[in-house]
Amino acid sequence: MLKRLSELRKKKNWSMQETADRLGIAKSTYAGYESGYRMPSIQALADIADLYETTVDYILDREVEKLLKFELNELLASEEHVLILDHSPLTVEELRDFIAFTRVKRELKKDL
Amino acid sequence: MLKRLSELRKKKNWSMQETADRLGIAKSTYAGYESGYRMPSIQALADIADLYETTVDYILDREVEKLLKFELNELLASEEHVLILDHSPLTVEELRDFIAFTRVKRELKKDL
DNA sequence: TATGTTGTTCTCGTTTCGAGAACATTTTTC
DNA sequence: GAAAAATGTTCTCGAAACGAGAACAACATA
Repeated sequence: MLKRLSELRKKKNWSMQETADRLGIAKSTYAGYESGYRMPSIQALADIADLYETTVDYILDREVEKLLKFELNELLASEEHVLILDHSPLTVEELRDFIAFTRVKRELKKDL
Repeated sequence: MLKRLSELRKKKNWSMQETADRLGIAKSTYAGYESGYRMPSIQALADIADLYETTVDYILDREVEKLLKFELNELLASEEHVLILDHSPLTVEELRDFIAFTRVKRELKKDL
């Protein structure tokens, strides 16, 4: 049951018809999603997330916070630029330096 | 086509059979997802995300920059321990030091 | 060699999706 | 205030797709 849809649509001030038109589906189809009468296909679900400028996980009302924990080592390995500082992505080098930097600091703290 | 599934499963070192068992579905069903022969139901998709400890958006290979990119400044403000190093969450202090550290380094690099 | 595991693809029965139609309400227009 | 249009809801029906099982080749294991 996709209870987020109604609030997302109202935030845009759209009728079901208008939403359906933008998605290229019948209004009864879209109404079915909001009422819980039907579930969209995965493609339709992705289209809806795009239209509402949100994530699929949000529409599905899934908890993602606990999933958003990043082990810096893994981050380094993945080579994806997930961390940003002052609007500029962190380079692998910067991240590597930071890891070394912090490890040393932690070691030093141990001896206090 | 859910190309992320294969890599997620291999990261766990599971066979398709094992994954299917954990999901409570037939292995042919799961194999269908990986091969692109079938798409899972939305419920099955959510179950898979839970099993792999990831997000639905990641499995769908959707751009979720807003979600998966972190500006370190904002991270500092939120005071949530999102970053982890060597199984130990990064303290606010460590993060603050790193930001200063990296800014200085970037400044120095500018003058080369 | 024989046995078990792994991954792939087909068929079949069932589920369920998506559209259209019909309807009651509400809103707009004249 | 009446007519017309828009809105949201729910039903039916045909088509599409799902999920399981079976059968298979490729590979590993005992």
